[in-house]
Amino acid sequence: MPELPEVEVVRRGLDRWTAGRAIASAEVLHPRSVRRHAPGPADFAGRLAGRTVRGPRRRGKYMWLPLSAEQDEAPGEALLAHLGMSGQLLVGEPDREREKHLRVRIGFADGGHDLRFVDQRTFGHLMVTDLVPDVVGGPDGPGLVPEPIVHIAADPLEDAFDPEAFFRALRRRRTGIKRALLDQSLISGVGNIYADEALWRARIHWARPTETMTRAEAARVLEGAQEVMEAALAVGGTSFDSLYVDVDGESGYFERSLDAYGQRDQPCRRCGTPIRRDEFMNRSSYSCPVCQPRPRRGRY
DNA sequence: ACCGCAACCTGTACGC
DNA sequence: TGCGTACAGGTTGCGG
Repeated sequence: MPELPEVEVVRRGLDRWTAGRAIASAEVLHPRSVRRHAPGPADFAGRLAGRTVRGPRRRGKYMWLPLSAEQDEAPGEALLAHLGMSGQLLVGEPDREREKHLRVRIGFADGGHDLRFVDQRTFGHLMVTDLVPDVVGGPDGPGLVPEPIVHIAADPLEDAFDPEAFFRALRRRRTGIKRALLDQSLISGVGNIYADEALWRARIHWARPTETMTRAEAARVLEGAQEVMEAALAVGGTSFDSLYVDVDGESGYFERSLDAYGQRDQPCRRCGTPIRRDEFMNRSSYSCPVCQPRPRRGRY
């Protein structure tokens, strides 16, 4: 379940079930799921055994579990996770049946609920990596982030997010607004669903050139993204099917509240015009032809 | 340096 | 029933 609200739902579940517990062992059942862990699956498992899991953190669509220090090493390491298109982190009784797409299993020393990474399409991944000072910083100073995600921008729901910096970066770009929203080095956490929803709320077409965006329009898009992601988070995220579930396997309810994404031919909730689906980067883009008029010179 | 596209996977839905 | 095609919530790496 892969955009910011869905990842945050999972992060909260991990906080409840795994924080403070000691890992007994990790088992990698599919090497592709740890392909970004350069030293390989055996090293991945070896680094986890015996470590205690601290409170989980998140930036955009990435989340990580800081690990207790091995010796005096500072600032330490973390288990980093990205769910990709179909990844799930599930918590449950250790002796329950193995899921068909179980990729990594992590057992705890207390013998209680285990943590499983299940991923049908294997676009997601796990890795153990160093924590480094955050380049973004925030009100509490620079925090620590996993080294592989230092290039990921702050997400619009975190304190470190700087709307003015986002606007300046937007104006420097030469692309369409939706491409920019999906670029995780500009703004993180937004994917295909919430990009369409944010643009519908802001009444801006997806092909609008970034260099012509006004400060007020950029603010509308940002507010749209913040509001729609907060609303989705409040009801457990968006789940079209059982692939997108929280750590207990439960689906979210935001699908019912989508105004644009997946609403082809449905009447726009503002003006009644049927929602249009366009091809976009080998994917889809949904918009209202009246509320979100196409710009004269759009940028794909 | 930036932009756009192909590639990486498995599964489901649908038309014929 | 079977086969082919289209599509699915993401990111990286490469060519231009």
